Amino acid sequence: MAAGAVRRYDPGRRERIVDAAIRVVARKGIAGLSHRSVAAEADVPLGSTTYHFKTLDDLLVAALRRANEGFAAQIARSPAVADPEADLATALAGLLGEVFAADRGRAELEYELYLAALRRPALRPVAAEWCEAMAGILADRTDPVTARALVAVMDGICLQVLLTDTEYDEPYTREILRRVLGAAGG
Amino acid sequence: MAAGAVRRYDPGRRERIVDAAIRVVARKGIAGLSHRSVAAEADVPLGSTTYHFKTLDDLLVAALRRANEGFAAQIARSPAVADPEADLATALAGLLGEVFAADRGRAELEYELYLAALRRPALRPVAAEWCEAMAGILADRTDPVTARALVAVMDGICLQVLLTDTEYDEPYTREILRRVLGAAGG
DNA sequence: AGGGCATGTGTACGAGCGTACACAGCGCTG
DNA sequence: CAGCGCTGTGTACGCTCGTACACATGCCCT
Repeated sequence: MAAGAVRRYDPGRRERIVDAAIRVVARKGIAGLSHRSVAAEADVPLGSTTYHFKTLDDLLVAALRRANEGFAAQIARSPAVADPEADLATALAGLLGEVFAADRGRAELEYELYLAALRRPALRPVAAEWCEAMAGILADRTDPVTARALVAVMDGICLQVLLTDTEYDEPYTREILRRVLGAAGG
Repeated sequence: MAAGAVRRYDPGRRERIVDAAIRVVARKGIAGLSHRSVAAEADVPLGSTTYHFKTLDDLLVAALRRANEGFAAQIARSPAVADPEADLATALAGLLGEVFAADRGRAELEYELYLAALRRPALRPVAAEWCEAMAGILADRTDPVTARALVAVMDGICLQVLLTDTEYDEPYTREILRRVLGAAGG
């Protein structure tokens, strides 16, 4: 073999494989994810993906974690959620509006990874971490029970938008979030 | 071939294939669904499944419809939901409690089919029908906006139970449903 | 009564998959 | 500075998959 083409000591290799996995899932869905498709997308040999991730579940765990980080960063960038003066229902409904307006495909991707936990026990701890992290942020503005409920409501609304191919309705979302918050005195 | 083993003019064939598909999804998930696995489960030849359902999406559409009918029957069997005297939040929270207590696997199955609409456009109309049907039933007790919100909340709560492997919390669910209903004057 | 056509059957093909494994490069440790 | 071991590579095997297709069967319409 031509030794020149050999790329050795690639420190970011593992991360690049995760990035490639996310792109593959975004384009073809989890059903289209395989060691081979990821290898092609990341431009690494097949053996490299199987070396770093023994099973596809391992790869999905890494991908879900990475996707969660991306969304968490978007929340952190939203001052309205953290600002105690701002109306929480408005802030959250607006945040979801941004998500859908900016890149519906990304929302689809992140929910696909998240929902995959339904059938893949390996992903459930990661999904649970995400819920708790989200609820933790919101609990600062209300209380733990209400925070958990807000997460559930946002999940449910997003899901219906994505599953039934309808438009995201921000005023409606704001109204429902307000109801859940309202009785809590938030 | 021995003509005796040939089974011809099997009127329930199509329905039996759908039943078999549901059992396969329940046992192995959608990822384990194939023309071959369904054929084996239904005890029909491979060609029979490809004849009745050209694509797996066709089969999934039929399976989702059937699963929806099953759940709809369970709702119809619940007098508390229809009874205008009963408290709706209590009735719905109790209904979900029954579902999880009776057969968590069935809930998993039905959500897996439902959520598959995220990546399979062919399923989206069926998922949308289901949402509308559910919202339609609940709208009789409240109003269309609240009904849609109740469906979203129940979806979100069920999802978190299934995705994070936690116990279903009926009093919590009742409380949240009450908040969503409360502000609507339901 | 007979032919058309929907239904049912069996087999074969090519593609893609996870997995395994033997070998190559190279830093790190002793 | 020698060799162990982690990282990376290439190839091959056996399996399952969707699809296609040629042929069998018997109801239904004329």
